[in-house]
This record gives sequence, C-alpha cells and structure tokens, in this order.
Amino acid sequence: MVESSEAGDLVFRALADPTRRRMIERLSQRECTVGELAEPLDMSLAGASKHVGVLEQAGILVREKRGRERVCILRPGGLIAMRDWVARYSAFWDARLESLDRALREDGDE
Amino acid sequence: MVESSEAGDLVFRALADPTRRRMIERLSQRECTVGELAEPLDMSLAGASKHVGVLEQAGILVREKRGRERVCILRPGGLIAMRDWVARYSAFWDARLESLDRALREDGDE
DNA sequence: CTTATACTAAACTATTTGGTTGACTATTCC
DNA sequence: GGAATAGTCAACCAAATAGTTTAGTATAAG
Repeated sequence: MVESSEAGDLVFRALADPTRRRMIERLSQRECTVGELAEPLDMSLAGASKHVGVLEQAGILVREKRGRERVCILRPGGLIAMRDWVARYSAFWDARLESLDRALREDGDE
Repeated sequence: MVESSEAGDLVFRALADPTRRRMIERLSQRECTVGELAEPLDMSLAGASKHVGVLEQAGILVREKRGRERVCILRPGGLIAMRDWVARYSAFWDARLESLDRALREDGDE
C-alpha cells in the first residue's frame, strides 16, 4: 500500500468496516458510552474500544471522559471529506445520466 | 468480522483504498484501459487488474472488452449507496450544526 | 504462422486488520 | 479502605488485503 497520509484517507478507511458504521448509526441517535456501543455488537469491550479509537483518529467522533465512563460524541463535520468526495462524483453522475444509453450499455441486469 | 453481505459494504470497502480512489478519479475524466490505469501507479499490470476487479464487483465500474483491451467505464450510480449513506448523516450534521457550542467543545484545534 | 501486446488467473509473501485475553488505571459504591 | 465497574493498553492470533511473479489466453501486427 502507498501510505497516502491524506487526511480523508483515515475517514474512508474508518468507514470501510460495517461495525464502525453501525456505531456511527447508533451515535447519530444519541451519545453512547463505549460500553453501550459494545453491548449490541457481540464483541468484547476492548474490541469496541479499538473501533472507537479508529473513528476518533479519523476525526469522526470525540471521546469525552465523564467519571469512569467515556462518552462518544459524533463530530458534525467529521465526514466532510467523504461528503465532498461523493459530491464531486455526483456531479459526474448527473452529467452522465443524461446519456444513459452509452454508459448503461450493460447495466440493466444488476 | 461479521460478513455483512450488504451490497453497500462492497462499495465502502472498495473506496477504502487510495489507489482505487485514484482510479475512479482518472475514470471520471475519461475511459481508460487497465493498462492506462496501471501506468501512473507504479504497480504491475496484474496488481492494477485486481483493483479494477474490486471496483467492478462493487458495481462502481464495468469492464468492456474491446479487441485485446479492456476498457473501464465508471457506472453512474455505482456510488449511490455511499451517497445515500452520507446524505443521511448530512441531515444529522445540519441539525447539530445549530448547536455548535456543545458538539464542537474540542473542535477548534483541527 | 509467429511474435508482441493486453490482460487475467493462480500461487505465494508481507503487512494490515479485526478480534481475543490478561493486566493495569481510574472511578464509583458499600 | 476494599470491591465492583468502565475503559485502555499490550501481546498475541487468524484472516483479509495489497502486492508480487509466473504462466496462460486472446487479440493484433508483421
């Protein structure tokens, strides 16, 4: 792999894992402690903690110490790199969707 | 890992690699053969071909055989799963961005 | 027909990743 | 103070990933 060191790269890599996407889903409803995130996941607390660490390093959430608990809070804007990237290619799609016949040559079957 | 088998999961995983994102970037300008995609990447043709395979399986592009070349064509709509996912949390951000003082408690430094 | 080109497939390797357990710290509760 | 709770850290393991090389197929060109 090529190391890339781009900031957005951490976001893309963080989101590649379905478990972490479930965590984000959950956190978009309400703040959760690490334990609350781990509970529905059939996973050890330490495992969940590592996932939270990945999300934190990607700038997607922050961990806030409250007593002996760590409350995870989604950072609005943490996914901006990805939104921008997607927006960029949305423009591409919109342009191409006007000439569907060519681009969708073999697209009808899936 | 939990197998997830969700369709969108392939898209997220495909986009996790910076090399594949560069390929998409390139393909958004013009169609390319596998060889053309490999050339600027300092990577063997076989390596590039594997990346193309991942993108194809995720539904992001199609490979079209033309003579002895395979032309890669971005599928408009191939990234819809991701766009939808992002749109969903964009709504979340917009809601939260109105109460910045709480959510951005330690957000000023990056 | 023969050779070069464009690519894929298979086997292999090294690194990364997702997960575990066990030990440790910090906090709360009795 | 002592025991339970919440979490992190470090070491470890298995599986996935990104890359290679070598061999093989299909098409193009001489």
